[in-house]
Amino acid sequence: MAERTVDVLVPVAVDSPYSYRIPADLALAPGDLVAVPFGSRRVIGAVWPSQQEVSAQTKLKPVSAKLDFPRLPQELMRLVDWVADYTLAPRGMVLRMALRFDPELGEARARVGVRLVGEPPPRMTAARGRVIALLSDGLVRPKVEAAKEAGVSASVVDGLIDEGTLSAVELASEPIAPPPDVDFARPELSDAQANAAEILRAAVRAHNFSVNLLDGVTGSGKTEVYFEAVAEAMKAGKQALILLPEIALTARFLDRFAARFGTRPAEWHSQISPRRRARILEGVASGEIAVVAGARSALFLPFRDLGVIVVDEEHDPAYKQEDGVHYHARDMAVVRGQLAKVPVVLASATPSLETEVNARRGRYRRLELPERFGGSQIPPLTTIDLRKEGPPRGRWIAPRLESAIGETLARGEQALLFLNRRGYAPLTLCRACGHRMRCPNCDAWLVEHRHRKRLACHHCGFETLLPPACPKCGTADSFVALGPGVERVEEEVRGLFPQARTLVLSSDLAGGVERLQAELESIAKRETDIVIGTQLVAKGHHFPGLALVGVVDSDFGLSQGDPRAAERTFQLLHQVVGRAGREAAAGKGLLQTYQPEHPVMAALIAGDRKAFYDCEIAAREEAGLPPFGRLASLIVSAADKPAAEAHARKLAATAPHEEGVRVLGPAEAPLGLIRGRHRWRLLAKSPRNFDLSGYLRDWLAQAPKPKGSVRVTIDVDPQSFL
DNA sequence: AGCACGCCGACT
DNA sequence: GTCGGCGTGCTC
Repeated sequence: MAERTVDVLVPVAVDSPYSYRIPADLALAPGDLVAVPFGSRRVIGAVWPSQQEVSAQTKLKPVSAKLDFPRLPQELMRLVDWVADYTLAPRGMVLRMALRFDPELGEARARVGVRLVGEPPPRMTAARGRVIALLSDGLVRPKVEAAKEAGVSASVVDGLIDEGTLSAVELASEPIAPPPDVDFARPELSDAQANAAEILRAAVRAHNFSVNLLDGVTGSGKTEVYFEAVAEAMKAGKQALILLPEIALTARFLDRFAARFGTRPAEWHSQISPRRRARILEGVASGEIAVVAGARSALFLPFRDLGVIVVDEEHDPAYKQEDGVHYHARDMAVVRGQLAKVPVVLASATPSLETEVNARRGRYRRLELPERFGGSQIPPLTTIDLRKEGPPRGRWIAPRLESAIGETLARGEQALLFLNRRGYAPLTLCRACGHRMRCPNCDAWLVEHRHRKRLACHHCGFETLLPPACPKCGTADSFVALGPGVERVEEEVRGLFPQARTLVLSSDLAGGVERLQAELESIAKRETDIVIGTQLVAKGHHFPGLALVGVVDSDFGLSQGDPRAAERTFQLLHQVVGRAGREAAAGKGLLQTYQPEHPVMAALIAGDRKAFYDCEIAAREEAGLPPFGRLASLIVSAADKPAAEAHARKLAATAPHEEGVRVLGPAEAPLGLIRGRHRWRLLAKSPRNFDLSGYLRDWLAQAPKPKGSVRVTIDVDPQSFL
């Protein structure tokens, strides 16, 4: 009699399941989680539906144990297969996104904390010294936090525990999400909201796949509407998933949810502690947790009985994962909706072009929320033509924007200046010889951060002190800062309005998420007069006293050869100016631009969203760009440039010929060097209804294998063209 | 992704 | 002479 075997997919970078022998006393079915020996270690894997009848292997290792964990739903396993096939990522790496937890730390084990108890070890190192210094106050800290704060890996801390210098103690566990109450605070909905909510409720009850675009400006009450879909799912005993683009900004969302349902939903993103992750995963799989709000990775949670998926701000670029598995969470949410046979709700004031086209074709149902809830309006916008009425040299605020700020302050209202550039100045050069300060690891200028007195690379994290003399010609004190960053605009604002209270908000704000929350609070409480911020300020904040939004350079991002530049700029600026006048009586927006006639500016000024989409859709169709054609990018990177280029050329030469498919390149990537790796790019372009993933798979299968440091990264449906 | 095996610099 | 740095290669 043949051995009983199962195929197990392990969460490592392999593409196919491996076969294992089933011990006599074990019963296994697809979806069961098992521990299996894998090389020299033991890993958690999932029993996968069998691909082949008989394994060719003769000596199979046995499954070690079956885990006490609810079986993965078939729908999730099909999603993993689907995403792996589509993105060309190793299947195991996709599974990894669903199983990123440590089941060994089950119910029984608590989090581990460390405390200083003994003498320093005989073998001292700098890393050990930092840990000891940190813990010298005698307080208990969670192990991971101690390691992070001291800037060392956890193994250094483990080493000190082994030496007896530190002792490990158990920490109390955090509480898990209590069930939301669908009747906690029933909202009062406008007619338009009520109509949309009823359509969504019916879609949830139908238990069928559909995609619904909830289309309405900021403040039109989209959240209240999709909450009704979530409530309907819960009433039917089903679960809901709400995807949010940015984890740093979820706090306000969780509170809104709590105001409607009496409690916060379970929160899921990469910064949730391992212990809590394990518990949420278990709660989601058992059905105990009804609602999860989370970042894109929440899409791979093993919901027992999903009833609806919501993708809030569906146009947000943060939904695209750009490292590891390159997937777009919005698109994969639609796939999961299809596999799970549940409705998907996409919410946005400025839908992605893909979604807009699908809505126009009738593939997605559009639910429009026309008015601003509470009657307030998108503020009136005007442009400031920088060619005609720009600021004096070396300054960034035009006279007309300056006087508008003055008037706003005189009325006791707040102003927001938006500039999507962190730091003080994007370029530093030597006055004497013209030398530009560049990153040693990347094709990028070093950005001056005057607050931190550093030059920093925004691509690899390289930082250095501003040198006292030019490294090229040796002239002392010869540097000039070129171009504006938020810090520099703040300096200008302080000069113009010395009495005003200013605040800079950008993602590199010292103090992290908590500090950010505190600063946002202080703005809402009117403790700040003028906010200068990067795109961080565009997202999901409510500033009641904000009456003026000034965009310092509206053209930012329009000049590069990025096919999505116009769409991005439109969405971002729309979102930014939407911050003004939500409650203040007379909000307004001023856009400083060199291209006031550009379709993006024209549509914003005219308040004519449709005109922008018409124009952009026509341009994409003409060029055969998404969603009217398909793209995939292949990035070939290597430690040395000739190796990257040579392999890229070999790839191009072996591209299969296929009707309608064009392979462009290779060309050096726009950012030819990142983190010390040289990058060459190929672009595959195909018609809309073409299996581009299959084409790429065939291509790579017969192309020469990369050798040495050469890596090939595939990105199907790339969003970024750098 | 891990982790092992494997080949070249600063310490007992 | 060893400990240990991280470069390739395999994992049923």
